[in-house]
Amino acid sequence: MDQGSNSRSTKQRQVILEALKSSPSHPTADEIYNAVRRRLPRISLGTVYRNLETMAARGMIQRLHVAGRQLRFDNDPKVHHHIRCVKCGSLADVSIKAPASLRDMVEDANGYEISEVRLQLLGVCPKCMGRSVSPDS
Amino acid sequence: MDQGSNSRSTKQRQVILEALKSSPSHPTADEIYNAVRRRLPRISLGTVYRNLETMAARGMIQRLHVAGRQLRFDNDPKVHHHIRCVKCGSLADVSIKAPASLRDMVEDANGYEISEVRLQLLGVCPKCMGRSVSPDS
DNA sequence: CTGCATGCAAAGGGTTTGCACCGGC
DNA sequence: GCCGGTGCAAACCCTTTGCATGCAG
Repeated sequence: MDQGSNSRSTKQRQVILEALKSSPSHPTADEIYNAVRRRLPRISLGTVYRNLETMAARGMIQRLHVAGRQLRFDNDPKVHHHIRCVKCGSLADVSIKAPASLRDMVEDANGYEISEVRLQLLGVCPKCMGRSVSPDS
Repeated sequence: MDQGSNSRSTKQRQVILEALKSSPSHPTADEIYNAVRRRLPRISLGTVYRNLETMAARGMIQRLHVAGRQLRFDNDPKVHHHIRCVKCGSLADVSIKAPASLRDMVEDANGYEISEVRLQLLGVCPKCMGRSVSPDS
């Protein structure tokens, strides 16, 4: 979250960050690219990836490796949890936090020095209550 | 977990399954491919992928989408948790189970119908205690 | 024999990268 | 003017797929 140091503030970077911040969900690079293109028609997908990578490295945003092939980006750099709808694939934030006891249990049982506990939930979102599909895990 | 029905038992499938079962970790398709090639030098990577996919669809094994580009495969088809070493990237099983209360908390807070709670832990494994690296999340 | 499985190679999809030009500072 | 950023296109990596042949049942 230091923004400046030795980086420049380009129009592209600003628009990319705005697109990410105004996205309701956790968009893929491609979705961001398409949103940004509405304002900067000549931007390249490579630039989108490079800026997202740069901002993630600076701790301004984070890259999420959830199920599926594509990376997703989150404008909130803090560790928090997500739930994915098995029907529509949408990803949402989960506000609760994992009990601290989990960390201790795992440290004791596995001998690891735990740095992060992430919950990855799967379920059916309110919108999709109805059918019975199951994409991938 | 039904093995038979309308599938054939080929040498390739047997060896692939054995390679997965005897793997200490949760190997990638490529690692399985290389292990299997020691016994079946003419096997193709496509065959490895097809068989892993088939076995996953039958619930004999599972495909894991953990951080990183590559799929990983788990000889245990039951849902369980994993911890990844941020230094060496290895993936290990975690034996504890998530408190049932988590599910309820999330169902109440988000309106989803939760089907699965997966813990995704990050830390430093016993072997790697020492340096300070951090691959990706 | 039948038709699923295999080997090979090409296609696919997402992401990264090399390079010449551009434009913040 | 310097040096990081950009656009473009090609390269990359992993995974999937089309097709002719092989082999289990």
